[in-house]
Amino acid sequence: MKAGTIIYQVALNVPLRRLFDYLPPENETPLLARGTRVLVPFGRQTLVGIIFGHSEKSAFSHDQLKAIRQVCDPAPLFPESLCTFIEKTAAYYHHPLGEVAFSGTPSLLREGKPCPSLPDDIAISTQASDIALNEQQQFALQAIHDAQHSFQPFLLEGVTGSGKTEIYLRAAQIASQKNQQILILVPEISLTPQTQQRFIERFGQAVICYHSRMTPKERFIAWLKVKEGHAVIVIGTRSSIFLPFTQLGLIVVDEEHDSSFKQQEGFRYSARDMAVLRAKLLSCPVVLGSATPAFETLYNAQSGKYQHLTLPLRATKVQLPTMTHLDVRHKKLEGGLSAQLIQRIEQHLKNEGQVLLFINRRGFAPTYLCYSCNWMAQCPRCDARLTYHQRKAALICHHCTYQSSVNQQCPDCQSEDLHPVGQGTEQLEAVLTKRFPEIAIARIDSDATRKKGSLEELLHKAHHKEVPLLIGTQMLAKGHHFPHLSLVAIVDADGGLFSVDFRAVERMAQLLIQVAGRAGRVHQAGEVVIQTCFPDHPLLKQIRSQNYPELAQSLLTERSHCQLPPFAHLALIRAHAMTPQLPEQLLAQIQQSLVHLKIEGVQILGPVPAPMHRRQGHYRYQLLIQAKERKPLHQVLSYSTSILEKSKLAKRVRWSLDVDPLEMF
DNA sequence: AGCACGCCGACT
DNA sequence: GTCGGCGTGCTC
Ligand SMILES: [Zn+2]
Ligand SMILES: [Zn+2]
Repeated sequence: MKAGTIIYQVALNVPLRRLFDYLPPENETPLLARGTRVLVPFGRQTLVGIIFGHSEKSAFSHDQLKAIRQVCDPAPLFPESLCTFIEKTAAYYHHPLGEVAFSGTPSLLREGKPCPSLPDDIAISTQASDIALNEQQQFALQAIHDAQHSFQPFLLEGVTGSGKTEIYLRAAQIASQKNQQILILVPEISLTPQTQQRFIERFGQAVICYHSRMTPKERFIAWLKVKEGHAVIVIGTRSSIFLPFTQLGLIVVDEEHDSSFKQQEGFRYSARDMAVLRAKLLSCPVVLGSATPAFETLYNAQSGKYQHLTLPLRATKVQLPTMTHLDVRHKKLEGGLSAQLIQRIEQHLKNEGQVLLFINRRGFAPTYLCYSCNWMAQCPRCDARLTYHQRKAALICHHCTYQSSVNQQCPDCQSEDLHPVGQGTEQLEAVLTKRFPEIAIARIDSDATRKKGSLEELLHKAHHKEVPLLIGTQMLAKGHHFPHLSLVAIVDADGGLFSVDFRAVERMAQLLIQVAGRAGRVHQAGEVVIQTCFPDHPLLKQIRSQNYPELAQSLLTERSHCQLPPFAHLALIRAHAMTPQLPEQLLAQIQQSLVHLKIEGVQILGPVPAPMHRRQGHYRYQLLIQAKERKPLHQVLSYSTSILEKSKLAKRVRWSLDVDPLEMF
C-alpha cells in the first residue's frame, strides 16, 4: 500500500455487518469528513453511502479498491454526534451499521437526491404561559432545569390531566432560550394537528413535525431544518430519534410505555431506549412521561437510574372515575353486551352523556363456525381463524392478505348451519344501531379509518360530542381525550388475563387505566364498567382500585421471581421459511454452537416454533436468549451473527434479531 | 439486499 | 433448443 493514500470507510444500505473501503474520488479533494454522503460503485450497481471513517490502510490491496464516484453534498450531511449515535445503536442491536444509518432518513436522501434549498430561518417566538404551575409541577420542572447539560433520565409519572404537557412546554422553553433544540417523541397515533398546534401557539414557526405520513419532499425539508437548526422544537414519531440534531438539549418521550416506540420489523429498535442512549451521549436530560409507565422504566426509577417525578393531582379539577365490573357468567348476552350494560348505556345517553365502548377486535366476529360439525373458517396460509366481516361480506385473515367469500355451506359436512361466533366492533355497531336507532354512532377502528383524514374527522366529531356513542379498538384508547365522555365500557376484559405472553397483563393494565382516564368530565365523575367472567381475578381487583403503582409493584414482584424482564434481559433470534425444516435446523445449529461456547450467565431456550407457527405461508421458529447481565447477552449475539453471516443454510432462511423483544410473535 | 452465474427440468 | 426456477457466491 502506497503511503499517504487515504482510504474511506463507507456505510451502505445493505444487510452486511461491515463498512466498505474506497479510494478518494478521481478529482482530488480535501479530506472528506465523517458524515459525508457519497455515491460509490458496488458490484454492478451504484449506491449511496455515508463516510464513517478513514484510514491509511485496508485489508484489501490497492487494485481491489474502487474509488468514490461522487461526493453528493458540499458539507457532511450527518453531524458527528449522529454518527456516533448510529454506531452505538448498531452495536446495541447487532444490526448492520449501514441499515441503521439510513433507517430514519428521508427516502430522497437515501436515493442520493440533492438537498432542496430551505426557506429563510424564522426566529423562535416564544409566547409566555399564563398557566400557574402547582407545587409538584414546579418541583418537576426545577429538577429537569437543574439537570440541563448533564445526563439525567427522568420518569415523569402523572395521570391524564395532571399537567405533564405543560411541563414539557416549560422545559422546552428553558432549553430553547439556551439555543438548544428539543425533541418530543410521541406515539404514532397522537401526532395530530392539534398536538402540533399546541406547540406552535407557544413557540411559533420553529416547531416542526416529523412522521411517516409526510410526503418525501416534506420529510427531506424537515430533516434539513433539524440539521441547520431552523427547527428548534421537533415533535415526531419513532424514527425522529435518528434526526440530525446539532444542538439537542432535551428529549421528551411522551406516553413512553406505548408499544409504537418499538419498531416491529426489520431493524427492531426502541426509540424510547435509544432516546436514553442519545441523551447519555450528549449529556442532556431525557424525560419519560406516562400515567402508566412501562415496568422497565419503573424498575429503572426504583433502582435510582432514573429520577422519579410524580404529579399526583389532576391539575384540572376532574374527579377520578368510578370503576365497577359486571359479572357476565351465565348471563344472556346480546352481541356480547349484557342487559345491565345496555341499561347503563341507555341511562348515560338519557342524561346527555357520551359513551365509549372499547373492544379490541375489529370486524363482526373473530370466528365463523359450523354448528353441526364444529368446522371453523381457517386461513390457508396462517395458523389463524378468519374474521367474519359483515359489511365486506368476506372472511378475512388479520395476519396476512388472504380473503375469501363467506361460505354458505360447510365444506366438511355440507350443513348450512354456519354462524359468526364472538364479537367485534362491527357487531357492536350493528347491535347498538338496532337498540338505539335515534343515536348517532361512530365506529373507530382501522377499517373505518382507512382513508386519509377520516380518523381526524371521526375524532373531531367525537371530541365535540356530535356522536354520543363511540365504539373503538386500541386506536381510541390511546389517541385522544374526549371532554364529554361519561361512560367507558370494556366489553371483554378476559383476553389479557390468561395469555401466554408474560407482558399481556402489563399491557392490559396500562390499557384499562388509560381508557379509564378518558372518562370523566369537568363537573361530573365518569364511570367505567368492565364486563368479565372472572370478577374475582386479583388483577381486575387491582385495576378497579386504579392504583397503578401498587398494581405494577405486585406484578414486578412476580417478574422477579421468574427472572423475567426487567430483572433479566432477553433477545430473540427469529427464523422463517416456506418449509419448517430449514429454520428449525438453522436455529438448532446456532443453539448447538452456543452450548459448546459455554458462556457464563446465559440461558439458551429453543429452538421452538413461534406462538403462531405458520404465518403468510412461512413456518416460524425462534431461539430465546436470556441473561441476567447485558455483557454475556452481547457475546452470544455477536457470536450468533458471525455464524449466521457465514452459514449457507442462513441464505435460504429469513432470519432476524430482536434485542429486548416486546412481543414473542 | 441485489445481481449474476450455472445447472437442470419442462415446455413451444 | 431455450426459458425460468433455485442454489450459490460476491459486493470494498
Ligand atoms: Zn360442518
Ligand atoms: Zn393469513
